[in-house]
Amino acid sequence: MDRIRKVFEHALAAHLPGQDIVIERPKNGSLGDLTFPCFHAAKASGNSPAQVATELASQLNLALAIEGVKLIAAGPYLNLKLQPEARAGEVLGGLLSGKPYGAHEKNGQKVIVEYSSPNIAKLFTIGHLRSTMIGHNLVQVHRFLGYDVVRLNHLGDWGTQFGTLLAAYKAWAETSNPDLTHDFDWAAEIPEKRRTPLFRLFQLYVRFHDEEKENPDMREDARRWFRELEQGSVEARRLWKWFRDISLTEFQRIYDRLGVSFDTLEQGEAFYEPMLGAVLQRLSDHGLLKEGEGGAKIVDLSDVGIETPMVVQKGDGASIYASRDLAQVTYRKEAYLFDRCIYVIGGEQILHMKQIFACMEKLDPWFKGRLTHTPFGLVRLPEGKMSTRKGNVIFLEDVLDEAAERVAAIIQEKNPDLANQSAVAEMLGMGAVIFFNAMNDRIKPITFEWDRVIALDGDTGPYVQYAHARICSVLRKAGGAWPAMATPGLHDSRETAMVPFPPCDTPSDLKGLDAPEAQNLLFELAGLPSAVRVAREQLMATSIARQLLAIARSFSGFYTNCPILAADNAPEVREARLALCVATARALRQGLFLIGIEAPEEM
RNA sequence: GCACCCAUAGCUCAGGUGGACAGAGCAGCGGCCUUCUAAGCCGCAGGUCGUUGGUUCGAGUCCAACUGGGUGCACCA
Repeated sequence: MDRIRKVFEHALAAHLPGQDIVIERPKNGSLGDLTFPCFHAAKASGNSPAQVATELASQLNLALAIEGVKLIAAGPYLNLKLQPEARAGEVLGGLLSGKPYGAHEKNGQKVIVEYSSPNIAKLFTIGHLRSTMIGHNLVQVHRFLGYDVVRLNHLGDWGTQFGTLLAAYKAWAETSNPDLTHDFDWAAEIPEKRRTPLFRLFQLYVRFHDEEKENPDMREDARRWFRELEQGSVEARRLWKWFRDISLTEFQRIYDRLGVSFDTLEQGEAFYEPMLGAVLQRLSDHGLLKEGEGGAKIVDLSDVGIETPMVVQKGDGASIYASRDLAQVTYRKEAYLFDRCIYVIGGEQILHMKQIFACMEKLDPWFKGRLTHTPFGLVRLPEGKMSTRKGNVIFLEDVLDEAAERVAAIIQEKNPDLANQSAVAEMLGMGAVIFFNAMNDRIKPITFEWDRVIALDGDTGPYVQYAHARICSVLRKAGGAWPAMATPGLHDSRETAMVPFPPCDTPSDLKGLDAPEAQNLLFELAGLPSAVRVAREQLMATSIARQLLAIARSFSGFYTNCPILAADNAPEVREARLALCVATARALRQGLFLIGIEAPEEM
């Protein structure tokens, strides 16, 4: 369809010199495949939009000269409409060729995506799902569209919070539970699967904050430990590394379930610690470093409209996250020479990111336009904000477990003979959770409710996965080479974002796809590439998720109204419909893959 | 107090650069398993797009004010 779009665009440009040609996709496939709204052209010519549309239709129909394509003036719109068989040929050709549908050639641009970035010694909550999956979606979409992508996880493995952990460990665990392998008194009611060293570390952290309220002096203890850490105390460093290892082991388990990975985990906050001196020196050299209240070092950004000064060093001389972020941006330019660096970080840090970006642009104009903060809305509970410290949180792993368990129960009920039940349950459970995240505008806050996040029918991941499984079932029954046509070969798809399918001939006779349900499905399939482009522009996968729903929904219509394997089907009808099934399965699998979801062949 | 974000059907949400009658799902009601998986399909019902102005040939979409909710505002990240 991109080919036709280009021809259409050139023809319009030739007739409307000097005008911006904006070709859109009609909301409804029955109107046409592409449309040119004539409002602007009408303004330029002084005629009414409807008149312009009519004139263009008569003039361009000859010029286009593509078989099966008609231009129809519909009021102020000039609609390009393919005849059913031409539409089928066009869409199937694109999906069956074996080239990734809608993918772009390498464009030589390098994009860094920073995402997930959990804090060490805390458990993943449902909130972490947002950054992790939005980032992963951006990684996949950018790769698909030809960018080189660097995947970074800015681990929160430094800072005062580490002082807190060290102080708490020293106070309550070092003598009684030095290796964090057995329960504390106050943890007796914790479920078995939770009794990990990381959870015990987390409990120490929570306890510290509880007791700190009674004893404000403890705060000083934590600060002192962080200073020790920064000054290279062997003891503090040893514990730091151990806490970090404990955390990464558990994070990895979650990343594996979500299908997310990174190019390195070595560039967390601590990584930049040795560079902090140079950063402060540079700020000072540029005359940006000022003395703030209580001996703190600050950068004043009021001249660029940011009234809150940025603290880059604390009054006690210890570092702070702002300086680590400045070091991080500086380092990334040197190490990667990126075209764009995207930060998937919650909306509550908008001010902080603005400060960092503004400061870096002052230091080096090279950064102008290259730094992007991609904020997202908080996950809240119906009763209010989640707080790790207060303990009213939803742990991500509980959500993932619950999702898989609910699916398993449904499999027991609906398809008890299914093979690989636990694997399929996992695939669908993750599909539900991940799709829910992708489906909604990232900027809007989410109120967490179990039944919505892990819903399994309606507009959900499993609905899309179900459409895919049904297609595979039909292809299996068709036999021959059909099932293989919808099955990707061996591939390390995580590194490419492309799902490789074998090339497949488009049947020569496509009359079997004349039915409106088949045509509607073709129209939705044609919409996938632009949905991927929109996803990149908007920096979220919402458009892809919605398009997959539209494809799955129209497939269901096709499936119920157009028998594929019926005995009385003419061979060419059967052939054409099977080809459409293959094309749909490929589009669904590729699209789901961009969102980070796997497509089951049976469920 | 100041700044930023959000407000669309009973509920949860879609509505790329303003444009064809505002679309889904859930919940509700009514149909459909002797044909390829009913995690599905079809139908009904449900909306003065928070309010009031403004820009425009045209506003859910842009601007202003207001209302309600969220977030942030120097030594946490």
